[in-house]
Amino acid sequence: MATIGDVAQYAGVSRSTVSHALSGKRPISLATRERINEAIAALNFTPNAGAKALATSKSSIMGLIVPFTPEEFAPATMQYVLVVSETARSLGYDVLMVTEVDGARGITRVTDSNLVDGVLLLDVKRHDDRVASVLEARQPGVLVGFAEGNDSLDSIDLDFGAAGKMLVQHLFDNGHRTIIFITFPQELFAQDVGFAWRFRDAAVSAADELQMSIVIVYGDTDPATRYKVVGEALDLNPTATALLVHNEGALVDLPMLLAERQLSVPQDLSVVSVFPDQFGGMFSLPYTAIEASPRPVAARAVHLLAARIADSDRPVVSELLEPVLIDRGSSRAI
Amino acid sequence: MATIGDVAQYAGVSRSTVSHALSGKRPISLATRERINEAIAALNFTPNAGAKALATSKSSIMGLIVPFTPEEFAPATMQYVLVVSETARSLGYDVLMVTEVDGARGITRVTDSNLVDGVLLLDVKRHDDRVASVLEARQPGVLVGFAEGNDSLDSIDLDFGAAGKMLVQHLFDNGHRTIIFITFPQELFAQDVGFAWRFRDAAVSAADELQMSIVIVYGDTDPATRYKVVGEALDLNPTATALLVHNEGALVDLPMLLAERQLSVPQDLSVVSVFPDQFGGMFSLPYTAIEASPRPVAARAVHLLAARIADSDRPVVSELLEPVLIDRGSSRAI
DNA sequence: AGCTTGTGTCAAACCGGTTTGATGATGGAG
DNA sequence: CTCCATCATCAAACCGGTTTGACACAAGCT
Repeated sequence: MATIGDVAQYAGVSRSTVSHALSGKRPISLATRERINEAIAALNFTPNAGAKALATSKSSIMGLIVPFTPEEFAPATMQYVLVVSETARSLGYDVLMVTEVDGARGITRVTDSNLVDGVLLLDVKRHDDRVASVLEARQPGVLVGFAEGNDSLDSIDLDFGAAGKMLVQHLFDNGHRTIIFITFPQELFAQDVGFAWRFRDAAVSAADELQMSIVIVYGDTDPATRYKVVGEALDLNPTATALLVHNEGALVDLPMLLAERQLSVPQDLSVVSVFPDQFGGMFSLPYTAIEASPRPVAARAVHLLAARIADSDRPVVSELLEPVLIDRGSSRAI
Repeated sequence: MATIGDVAQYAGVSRSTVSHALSGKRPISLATRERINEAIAALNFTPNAGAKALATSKSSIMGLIVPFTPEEFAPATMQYVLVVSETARSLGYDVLMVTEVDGARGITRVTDSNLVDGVLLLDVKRHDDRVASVLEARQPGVLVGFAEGNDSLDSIDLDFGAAGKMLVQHLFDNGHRTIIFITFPQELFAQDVGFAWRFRDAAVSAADELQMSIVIVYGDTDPATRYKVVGEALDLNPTATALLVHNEGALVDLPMLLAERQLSVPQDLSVVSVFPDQFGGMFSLPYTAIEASPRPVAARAVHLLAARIADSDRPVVSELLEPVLIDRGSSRAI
């Protein structure tokens, strides 16, 4: 492989001149620049990543810390990963997947060795030991999700609190007063998964404020049990006029569950939920929902990290992305 | 951050001695080794990845080339990614995601710069321009899937041909003579997606050999259309006694489609398919199926790549993983 | 005793970039 | 007509590891 020295020799200049031509950090005459470009093309020169990283202490790699949560819904995670990668590339970064079970150790590993310029933490929990690892590292980190007590790391997420409130309000506005709220398994709450808490608490308190009756149903990690649990909730609460679903698995079960009970949406029952349009498309889920696309969150997170890498002194931000309701007509006024 | 020089100084030895102690490439006295270890612990030393990569021309990073196929089913891809990452770690490698739309260029980018020690290509198509990129690169590559005419790169995949044949045979053995075969959209075939071709061709020719009647139904990328197409196939072929489904999306639709027609499995209709157990669990799909878990394929691919990186002269392998049928009782003898 | 072999260590070169200080040439301001 | 700033370039040092050749010393063999 051609090195910068080969290019310099071919072009008849010194190595530093080539470097300056490449980086633009010092003026280079047009003639020289052209000779250098010819040499680069002729020798098919590409800078060695390791050498560059060593010299600059920058690898142009972001570490993506994917949490090890078997319950996690794979399609959504994959979307995050893809958008992160795509956005990172557009900013000149590559993405290294860090998937070890012990996320905190994974962070230490890639930061101590200077493998990455910064880390992006997916699915941050309310108490998350990965945050401490980031704070100890020399490189910056950005959180997707919010850790309690953190005020020194940039954070971002969809505003699940506002989402919960908005959906409840939407049902209220349509005249619903008794609703069933299907959320994630208790395990997820026990694991401090932030978006589950934020959505649930906001939905419940909104319902309380509006004096609506709300039945909370926790899904189950086992799909068969989940199916049964949700079905029972439907049977036990015949007076409920609407369903608020925050659980992708239950959502996929829903058409079947409703068909079994000869319930049609929205004539017999209104349904509102939270899921990405793309996901709804994949499974034919024609429900009014908060658009929970990973795209804006992931893209913004990458931009925040890039900005933080470029300037460690910029003010810390904590952003809640405003939820957007897509009305697909599955909630009927009564 | 501490460098190897700091460690050497702290331990009162030369840098090369520390390096040798770390790599074990030269004998070091016990006393010295202990002093070095103390120094490493005291200074919290971690070798600089860039420096190591520069010195050794090895980054300990594998590039994972994820194809840009919007039709692709996200859960399966995520499983691949996770298993690849996990397996790579167990062999001392990290994984860099390469997701650019132009996969071939992505490969050139990460190999020319010596950013990766090798690449893993997911979902290789029968004619795949990424293969040429790998052949031009200095680093080795392993294909998941088979490219036509390739005999110099290690390849591996589940044996979809055998899978198709096995399922048809299974139905035949249970007495079925008229079956409906639901496969992927025509687009996927047009795009040369290997596993779709291999499964279809094997299934069809097995059916022909066994003198079974087989109706081929191509799914659609639009889920609503797919739903309709599959439903029509059911209505138009009332004499079919079994369904062979090779299409995850259609599979998820199936419970609903059958419920609408009051068909129960396996009393009224037998169903066999191909999907990972884990996926079936996620959506309650109690169908007899070829286990299509990404795990063995992905893990083996990573091992092959590691072996190839270690020894570029080892014989090229082309492995078809034997399919395993999991009988969940959804195919009834008639 | 002399020679070989093996053990343990060090100094120096090298990997391929970037960065800095120095230097000569050119041109505009005073 | 100086003087100084800017332009363009080069040599050398540096980033933090690994690798190689050399050397000192001890043990084993004849």
